[in-house]
This record gives sequence, C-alpha cells and structure tokens, in this order.
Amino acid sequence: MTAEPGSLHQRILSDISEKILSGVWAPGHRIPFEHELTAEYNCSRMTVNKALSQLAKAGLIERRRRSGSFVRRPHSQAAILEIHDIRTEVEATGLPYHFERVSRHKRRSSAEDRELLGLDATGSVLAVECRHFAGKRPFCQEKRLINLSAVPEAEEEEFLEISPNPWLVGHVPWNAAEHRIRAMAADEDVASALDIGVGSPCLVVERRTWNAERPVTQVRFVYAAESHELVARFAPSQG
Amino acid sequence: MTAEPGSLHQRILSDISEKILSGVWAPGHRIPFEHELTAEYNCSRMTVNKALSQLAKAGLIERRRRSGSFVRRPHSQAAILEIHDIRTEVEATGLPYHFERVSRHKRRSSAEDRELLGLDATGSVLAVECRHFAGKRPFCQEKRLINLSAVPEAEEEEFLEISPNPWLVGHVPWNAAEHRIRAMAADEDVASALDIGVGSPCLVVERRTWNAERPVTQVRFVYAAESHELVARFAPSQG
DNA sequence: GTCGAAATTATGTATATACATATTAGGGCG
DNA sequence: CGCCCTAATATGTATATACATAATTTCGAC
Repeated sequence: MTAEPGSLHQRILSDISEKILSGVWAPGHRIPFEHELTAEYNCSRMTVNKALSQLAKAGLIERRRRSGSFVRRPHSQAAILEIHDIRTEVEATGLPYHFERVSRHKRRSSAEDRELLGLDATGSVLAVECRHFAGKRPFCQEKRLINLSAVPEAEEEEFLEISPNPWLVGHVPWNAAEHRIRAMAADEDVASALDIGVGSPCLVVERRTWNAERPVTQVRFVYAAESHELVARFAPSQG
Repeated sequence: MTAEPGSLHQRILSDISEKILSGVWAPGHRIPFEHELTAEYNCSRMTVNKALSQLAKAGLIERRRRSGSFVRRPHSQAAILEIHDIRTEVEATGLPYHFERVSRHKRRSSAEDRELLGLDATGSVLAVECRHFAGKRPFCQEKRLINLSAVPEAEEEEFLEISPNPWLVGHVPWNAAEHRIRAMAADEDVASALDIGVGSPCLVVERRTWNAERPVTQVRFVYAAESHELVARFAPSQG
C-alpha cells in the first residue's frame, strides 16, 4: 500500500473522495489547484500531486494541464482491474474500508437455502449477513449461505474480524463459480442496509461456488447503482 | 493518470506486471529490491517506489518491510463473461426476435463521442439507435457509435435489414473489448424505448471494441431489470 | 481584426535527500 | 538456552527542486 493509515497523503485523498462521493463537489466542478491544496494542507506539491494522481487513476477526477482538475461524471470511468475483493475496491477510492457483521445463524437448510446453494440433500448451513462500508457510507450488502457439510470449520468462525470472502478464500479451494448479474429495485431490507430509497436501482451480483462438484457457498452482493460498476476486458476466444 | 504513455515509471510497472501475469515470477517469488531495480533501470528509488506501490495497491504484490516485495497468490477472480448476440438471447426464450432501427446519423465527432469511443482526434462517426424486441415487447435499447475512420464501409450500410452487431462482426475484426456493467434508473428516453416507467431499474451493458489499438465501436445496451440477467463463469486468476 | 509566436500556467515526471517505521539478525548476558 | 538490546535493512512518507509538456492567454506583426 502506498499509504500508511494516518498519512497526510491518505488524508487528502479521503477528504477529496468524500467531497466528491457526497456530492459536495458535483461532476464538472473544478477542485482546488495543487498549489491551493498545498497551502490548505501545509505540505509540498508532491504530496498533493500523489493524492490527485491517485484520484485520477481511480476515475474520480480528470486532470487537464493548464486548466485544473475536475470531478468526472460518475459512470465515465471506474476501476480498470476486475477485482471482486471488496476491501480492495473500496480502498482504491481512497476511503477507509470496514465491514460490519449484521447477523450469523446456523440452521438446517430450508428448501430455499437448498435451491440457492444448489444442494440436493438436507444439511446444516450457515447464513451470514454483512455490510461493507466506504468511509461512513454503506457500499454493499452481503447475504451469504455457507454449506457446512463442505466447510465444517466455518462453524467456529464468527466473521467479526474477517469477512466471509477472505476467510473462505483462505480456507477452501474452489474450482468453479457462476455469477449472475442483474439490476433490481431496492426493497425495504436493501434500502435500509444501503441507506438509499426504496425502489432505487441496485446492481446485484450473485455468486455460487463449487469445490469438486460440491456447493461451497452462495452469496448475493447488492450495490447502490451509483456506487458500483463491473468492468471486464477480454479478447475473442474464437474468431 | 499518474504516468504519461512512455514514462519510465510506466515501463517499470508494465515490465513487472508482465512478468507476474505471465508466470515468470510465480506467487511467493521475491521480486528485486528497490535498490536493485534502481540499478537495473538506472533511475531513482522514488521512481521505483512509485511503481511498486502502485502494484501493491493493485494487489499484484505484497510489500514487507525489511524483507522485500513478494508476488501475491491470486486473490480475486477475473471475469470470463460471455455476452451473446441479442438475437440468440431472445430466441433462447422461445419468443420471436425482431429489431427496429430508430435512427442513424453521420456527424463529426463531438467531445462526448470521442470520450465514449476513446478517440483522441476528431473524425466522422456514425450514431445508430435500435430497439430489439422479444415478441411484441421491447427487450433492449441499443445506442451505438461507430468510428468511421476505422470502418468506412459502415457509411454505406443503413442497418435496416441487419442490426449493427452482426454487421460489424462480419465486417471488422477486433482484438480487444471492454465491458462495463451497471444498474441505472430509466430516464425518459429509456423508459419510452423499453415501455417501462421512468425511474425503473435497468441493467446497462456498455461495450467498447478495438482493432489494433484503434477504437471501432462503442455501444450501450439497456435492459429492463426483470427482462435480463447476465451469467458469467469465473475461473480463478491473478487479480 | 486575424493569425501566429511567445509568455504564462497547471500538471507530469524525475531527482536527491531525509527521516520514520517495521522486521529481522546478531551479540551480550543472565 | 532464552531474553533483551542494538544494529542493519527495506520499505513508507515527505520535502525541495528541476525541467518537460500541454493548454491558454497575451500581444505584436501584418
């Protein structure tokens, strides 16, 4: 990581991100010149430059020589790399990441659980719900089922210190996954989790993961429409 | 962007990325120390540091004080997204497919056109709008820009009998594409095209296509939320 | 007035330097 | 042998500085 937790450059970065994401500085707005920020934060131009360059790379601002730096329209560009690690995605914007484990229940699988996981026999599942934050703002709601017959160690994990995804990546190999991506209107549950209005458009990413034909986990991530965009690059496979 | 095209720091960055992504440096491998790279590239430590910090932020390497920088093992998944031809998608549902060409204009590229296409010089573009139907219901709105300096033949095509996508596939080779997927609320234009309410959630797929570094076409497909879902299989890879 | 050259300005990249901090290695001592 | 202190080392952050580059603006020649 380029910056340690309390570094000045990190502070500049998250201050500005915050202003942009909260709408204080709208798209098209010219943010202060480097030399003004240099004065405001009482630091060298290099430090300001590093922070602004990073914001430009993250797609939040656009820099024009001789003219200054401007807030970009939200959808015009975002992360270049396809990264499904939420922490990394959040930190790319310069805002601090944290998550909250909302709930965790062990239960015998219901019919709905089995359908979601793709299980055919009954068994124990662990249902975990989390919220992921970018700064103080909710970034993503996560609702997950873990198949305890495939991952019995999960029963010992509270998911308070580490969120389910990194824990699973470290504990269970997997060899296949399927994603379903769609848009939906926020229902009350999602709206309150993400702090948006009921009916607001959301991007939903559902993932099912298998290890040697055995379902491991099923998870649904819901993002507010403005906050997220998926990017995929590829070359033609045939042709 | 922190780096201009041919900058040294950019070169270091891509050299190292290349070695990691190609597997020359496997996960766990210690990459040369900053002072070694300083010697190799004949530059200052700051320049090397900037490149390595960026790689760390992108998740390709992990840096440990006193020990050095190490290639990380894959921790995220890159998409292998298969986005099919719309006709095929519609016909898979059993409904008859047809499309309607709504408009077609040739014009000199505006600043917005150039941004969408990723063009840096002015030139002529063709803007085409279509609607695709599943049975009698609108399935998808398509708004497309074609770079006429890359595909001059498109000027002769009206796109009344054949829709732009299959025409382009048959006329222009392409070697790279980028997709952006997000959710949005229907504005008036989309709402009337898809026959849904303003504010309804929609799934947006934007695609840009290149042929030998030259932008060929940019297209935005908008689907009503209920009508469409993307399915992707993901294989583990270096993120 | 219009065109084009020159000055101005903000960003882009790179250098040398300094000190801070985390982690490991090694040495002295009980 | 284990423990603590110290030294060594690689990275982390910040500064001042320099020159390059792109985009405007200014201004003089015509």
